[in-house]
Amino acid sequence: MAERKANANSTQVAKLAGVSQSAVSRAFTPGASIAERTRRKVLQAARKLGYQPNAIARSLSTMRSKMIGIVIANVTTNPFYPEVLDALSRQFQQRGQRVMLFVVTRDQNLDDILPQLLEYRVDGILLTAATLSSAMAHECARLGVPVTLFNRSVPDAHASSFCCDNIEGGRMAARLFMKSGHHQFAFVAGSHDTSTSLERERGFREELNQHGFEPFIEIGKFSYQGAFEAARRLMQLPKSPDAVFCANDIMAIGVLDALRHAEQKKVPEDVSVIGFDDIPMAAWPSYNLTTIRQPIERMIDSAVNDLLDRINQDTMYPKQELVPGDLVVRSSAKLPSGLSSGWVISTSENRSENRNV
Amino acid sequence: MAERKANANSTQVAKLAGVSQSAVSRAFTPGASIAERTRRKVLQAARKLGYQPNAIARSLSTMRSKMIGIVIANVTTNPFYPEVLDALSRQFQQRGQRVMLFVVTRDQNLDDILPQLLEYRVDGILLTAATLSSAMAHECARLGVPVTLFNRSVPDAHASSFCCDNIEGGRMAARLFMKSGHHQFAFVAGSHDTSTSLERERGFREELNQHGFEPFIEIGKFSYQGAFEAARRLMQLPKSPDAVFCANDIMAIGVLDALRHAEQKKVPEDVSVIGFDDIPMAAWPSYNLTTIRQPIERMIDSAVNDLLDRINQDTMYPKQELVPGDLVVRSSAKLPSGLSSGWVISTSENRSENRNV
DNA sequence: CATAAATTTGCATAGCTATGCAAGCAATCT
DNA sequence: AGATTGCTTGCATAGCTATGCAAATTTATG
Repeated sequence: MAERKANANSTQVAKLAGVSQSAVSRAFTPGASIAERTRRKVLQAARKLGYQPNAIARSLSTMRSKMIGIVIANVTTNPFYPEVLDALSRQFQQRGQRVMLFVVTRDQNLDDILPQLLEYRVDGILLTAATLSSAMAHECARLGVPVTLFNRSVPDAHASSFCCDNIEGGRMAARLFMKSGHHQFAFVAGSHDTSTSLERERGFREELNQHGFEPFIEIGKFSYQGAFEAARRLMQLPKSPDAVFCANDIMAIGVLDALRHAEQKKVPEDVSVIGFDDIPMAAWPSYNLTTIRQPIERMIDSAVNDLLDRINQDTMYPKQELVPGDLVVRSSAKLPSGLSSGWVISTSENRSENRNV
Repeated sequence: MAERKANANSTQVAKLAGVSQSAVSRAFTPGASIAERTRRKVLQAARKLGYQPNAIARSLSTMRSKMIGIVIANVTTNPFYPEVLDALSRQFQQRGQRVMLFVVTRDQNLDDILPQLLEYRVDGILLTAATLSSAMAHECARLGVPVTLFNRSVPDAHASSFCCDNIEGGRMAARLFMKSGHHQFAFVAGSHDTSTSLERERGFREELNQHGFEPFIEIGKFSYQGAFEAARRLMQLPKSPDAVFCANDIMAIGVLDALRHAEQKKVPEDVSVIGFDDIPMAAWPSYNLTTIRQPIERMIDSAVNDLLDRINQDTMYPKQELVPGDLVVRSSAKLPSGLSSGWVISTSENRSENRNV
C-alpha cells in the first residue's frame, strides 16, 4: 500500500517543462494567456509526473470552491427525493460544480449542519425538504453565500425558493373528488409544520369549503407506515370518508394498501384516493394512482439556474417561483363523466391531453 | 444582497484578541497546546467577528481534506441504494468526514469521475454499484487514496470490497424453491456484466444443477420495467416457469406485477417469486415478498470502518469481506412444510426465528 | 528594417491555516 | 534562592495555485 505519496505540484512540473510555475497554472486554466507550444510542453511534463492541479489550493486562491452544498431529507422514506437528488447532482456536475452532500433526518437541526458547509466555503447552498432558520439565513447572506430552497416556501426574503403550486394542487384534487360525486372527504397530512403539507391541505380545504364541505384530517408522518395507520383511523370514523387526498404519493400508497389489505375496501369503488408527486411507483399497475405531478425536471432546472446565476453575479436578488403541477388521472379515484384514465390535466396552460401514463 | 464579503481570518481574530495567529489556530484545534484563558479570549474575539476556520486552507495545510468521495448508481431505479446512501452519509458525517457525492448512470465511465475526486484530494473513495478500472485502481494506489467497493467484488487487489454472500444467497433461493416442490425455474438477471447478478445467478444455478435442474435466464436490466417485460417473455415459454428468482427486489416486484396484472397468474399458487435485498417495499402487503436480506447496516459499518482505518494508518492492506444474507420468508413463494411466513433464516449463525416481518 | 502593437512569460505575492522549534513563563522541587 | 520541569506562546515557514504587473518576445504594420 502506497504511503500517501504527495502528488507532484505545479513547481515540479514547471521545472521539468523548463517554464515557470505560472505557466503551468495557465496551461490548466481555460482562456489563460499562454502559447500553444508552451501549453503542450507543460501538459506533456504533467502527464509524465502524473500531475493534476490541486483543487483545494485553487479554491483557496480563487476564493471559489466550485462546490455546492446540498442538504436533503427523507431520502429513504419518499422515492420523490432520490429522484430530486439524482437530477440535482447530475445538473450541477454537468455545470462544473461538485456536490457536498448532507443527508439529514426530519428532526435534525440544520443550524448544526450549515456551519459545516460554510466552513468549506461552498459557493452556494441548496436545501431540499428542509427549512432555514432566520439566523442562518442572515449568516449566509452576510457571507454572500446564496441559498435556494427546493420544495419549501421561504420564511425569509434572503433565500430563493422553488415550489410546486401546492395550493392549486390541493384545489385540483378537491374539484376532481367533488365532480365525481363524493361526500365525505379526508386529508392525510404529512405533519403540521411543513409548508408543503400545509399548503396542499389549505388548497384542498378551501375548495371544499366553497361547496360547504369540511375534510377530516389525519397525520401520516410523510411515510408509508404512518399513512397506513392514518387510513385505519379514518375508517373507524362513524362517517368514514369516501375520498382521501394525501400530501404525497408514498402516503397515498400506504393508504391504498391499508384500505385494500386491512380494511377490505375497494378502491376506487368504496374509497377514492389521490396523491401528490407522481413518483414512478404511482404508475405501477398495483396502484395506478391518480395524483398531482410535480414537474421535477423543470423545477430543478429553474432552481439550479437561479443558484448558479446568483453565484456568478453578486447582485441578483433571490427569487420565489411557483411551478404549476399537473393532475394525472389514473384509476385510484372515481372518474367524473367525460374523463378517462390516462389523462393529464395541466391547469397552467389550460389544456388536457391523453399522454397515456 | 451581500457582495461576497470575505469572512474574517485568523489573523484578524488574533489582532482583536491580542494574540498571535498561531494561538487562534490552536484555539480551534482540539488537543492543541493552549491555555484555557487564551482560548476563551480567542473564541470571544472569533464570535465577535463571525469567524469560522477556513476548512479549505486547513485542508491545504494538513494535507487532509476530511472529505470522502462517494460514487453511487441506480439511485432512482432501486430503493436499495437510497438506503445505502443514507446510511453511508450518516456514518461518515458522524465520524467527522464530509461527503463529496457523484451520482452516475450505469453507462457512465468512472474513469472520468474519479479524477474529479482526486483533484479535490479526497481522503478516501467509496464506490457503490460501480466498478473500478485497473488503471484507476493503480492511480489511487499511487496517490495513497484508499478505495472501497460496496456491493461489487473486487477486480484488483488494490481496493477493499464489502459484499453480501451472493452465491450462498442464490443457493438459498434454489433450496427453498426445490423444497416446496417446484419444477421449472427461472432467473431474472440484472445484466450480464455485474458481479452481483452473476454471483446470485451462479449460486442459484449450481444448487439447481446438483439436483438435475437448469433455470431459464432472462435479463431485467435491474429495473421494475425491465423485469416486468422479462416476466412476460418467461410466461410465453412452452414450459413456463413456476419459480422465478430475481437478482433484486425491485425486479421481483416488477415480475409480481406482470404475473398478476398482465398474465393473470396467482402468486404463489401458480408461480413463486423470490427477490434479493429486502427493501422496505418487500414487506408491504401488496407484495409480501420472500427475499434474501442484505444486512445493510452491518455491511456499511464494516465498509466505513475499513475505509477510515486505512485513511488513518497508512500501512493497512485492503480487505475483502463477505457478509451472509438472511432468507426472509413471506408469501410470494410457496412454503415447504414446516415453514410459515414471517420467518427469517440466517445461514450464518444457523438459527431461525420468527421476527414477524 | 524600424516601430508599434499584441502576445507571452516570469516575478512576486496573496489567499489562510497548521506546526516545528526556540524562547518565555510559571510552577515545583531541593 | 536557584535549578528543573512543564506548559504556553510567537516566529517563521510550508502547503499549492492564481494573477496583477512589468519585462520580454513575437507578430504586424508602415
